[in-house]
Amino acid sequence: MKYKSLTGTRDVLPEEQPYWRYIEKKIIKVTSLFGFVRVDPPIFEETALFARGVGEGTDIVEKEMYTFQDKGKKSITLRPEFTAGFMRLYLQNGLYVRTKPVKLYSVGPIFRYERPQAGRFRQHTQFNVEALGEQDPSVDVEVLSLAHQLYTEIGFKDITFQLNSTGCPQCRPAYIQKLRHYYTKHSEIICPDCQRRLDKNTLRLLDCKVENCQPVKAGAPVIRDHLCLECQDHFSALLHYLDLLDKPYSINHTLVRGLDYYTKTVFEVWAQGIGSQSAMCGGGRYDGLIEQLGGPPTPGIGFGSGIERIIISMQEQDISPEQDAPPRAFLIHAGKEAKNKAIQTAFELRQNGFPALFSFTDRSIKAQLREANKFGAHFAVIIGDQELEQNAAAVKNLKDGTQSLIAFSDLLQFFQNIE
RNA sequence: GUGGGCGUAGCUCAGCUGGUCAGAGUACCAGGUUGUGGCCCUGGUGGUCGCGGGUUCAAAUCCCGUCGCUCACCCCA
Repeated sequence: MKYKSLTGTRDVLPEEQPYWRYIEKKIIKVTSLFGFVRVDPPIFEETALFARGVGEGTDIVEKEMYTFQDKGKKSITLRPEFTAGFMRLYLQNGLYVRTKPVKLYSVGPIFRYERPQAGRFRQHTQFNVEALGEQDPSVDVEVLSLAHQLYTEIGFKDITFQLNSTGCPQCRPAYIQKLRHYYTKHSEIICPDCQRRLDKNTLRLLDCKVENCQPVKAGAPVIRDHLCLECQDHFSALLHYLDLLDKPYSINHTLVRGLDYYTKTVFEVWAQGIGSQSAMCGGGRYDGLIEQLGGPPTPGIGFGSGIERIIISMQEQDISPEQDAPPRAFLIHAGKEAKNKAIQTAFELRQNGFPALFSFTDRSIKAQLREANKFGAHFAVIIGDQELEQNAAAVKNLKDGTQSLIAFSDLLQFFQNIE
C-alpha cells in the first residue's frame, strides 16, 4: 500500500460509528437540558489568535500547532483547542449583548502536532462547552454538572471531579514566588525536568511524576492556603454548590493545567483505560481571556472533552452504545427475471421508507441468505421461478425462521405494517 | 525533542539458538439439499515474511542502515 494515514490520525470504521452517534445523541440531549446552544467556528483561524489566546509560552503554541501559510501569505493555524475560537466568535458576532451567561458548545476536530500515544492523537475530536459573561460560582457548577450528567447518561459510574483553584492575577504571583523559593531550596534532589520547570513553568512542578520528586512535592506550599479572599470565596461557594447537588469531587492541590489563561477554578474528570492519559475532560475558568483578546472584561468558564477518549473508556468499561437497527428486507433472486423483480422491489420499498437490500451477484440462494443474515436483515424476500409464476414472493422471517408467500402487490403493505 | 518495544496473509498473531519456516485463528469464497440463513464440518482464495544492504552453501530467523508503527517522557482531550 502506497498511502497510509498520517501519524497520529485514525480512520473511524463502520463498527465504531455507533459509539459516535450514541455520544452525539447524549451531547444533544444534555446540552439542551442545560440550555447550551451550538456554534461552529471554523477549523482554522489566523495564527495570532491562538498565539495570544492560548498563551505564547505554552507548549501548544511553541511546538504543537499546525501552522502554514495560505496562498495569500497569511499565517493560518488549524485549531489546537476550541476556546480561543469561541472568544473570537463571541466578540465578532456581538454575542456579548445577549443575556449572560452566554452558554455555547461545539463538537469538532482539534489538531496538535504531538508524538502520539495511547489516547492521544494529532487529530482528535472535542466536545467543548463555554459559559461566558458571568463569574458567579453557580456558573462553574452549571458547567461541571453538565459534564457530570453527560458522562452519567453515557453510562459511566462514579464520575468524580478533580478540583483545584489556581488563583487569579491578584494572588497567584505571590504563590508562585513562594513555590519557587521552596523548590530552590531542594533544587539538588529534584529531577532535570523539575529543574527546568522551576523557572519556566513553576506551577507544573506540582505535576511531576518522578519518584524522587514526590517527597519534595509533598512538602510544597498548597495554593489553597494562598488564595486571595475573592478566590477563596469563589472556591468555597463552588464546593458548597457541588455538595448541594451531591456531585462528587476530590480537591487536588497538584492539579494545574497547561494553558496560561486559567484563573480560579480548574478541573478534570479522569477515566480508566486511556493509557497513561487519564483525563477525559479538562477545563476551568478564564476570567481574563476575552479582555486580553481585545474585548470587554468578560469572565468565562468551560471545558473540553475528548470524544476518542470517551470511546476508549467506554470500551474499557464495557459500556456499549445502544443502537436501534430498524428492520429491513433483503431481496434474494434466482434467475434473470427474478433479479429484475428483486431490484424493482428493493427500490420500491426504499422509496416508501422501508430499508431494503438485494444481492448484486447471481449466487446461490444459500449464499444470498448468508449474505442477508450477515447484513442483519430481518426478512429475506425470496424470488424465483415458482414465485414469479404465482406473482408472489416467499418472505422469510430471519429472526424466527417462519416463511410465508406474499403477493407482490401486498409486499409494501406487509412491510409497512411491520413498523 | 528524548527513551523503550515492535514490524510475517484483510485482521489478531505463532514461527525467530539460521536449513519442509511460509503457518494458526478469524475474515472472505465454495461445498456438505435437488431453491433457504444463523451453529457445525470440509475444502479453497490470500503473504515481495516493512524496505535496502551485508554475513553464509543457505536468512522471516544473525548484523548494519532506513522507513513505519507503538508505548512512555515533555505536554495535553
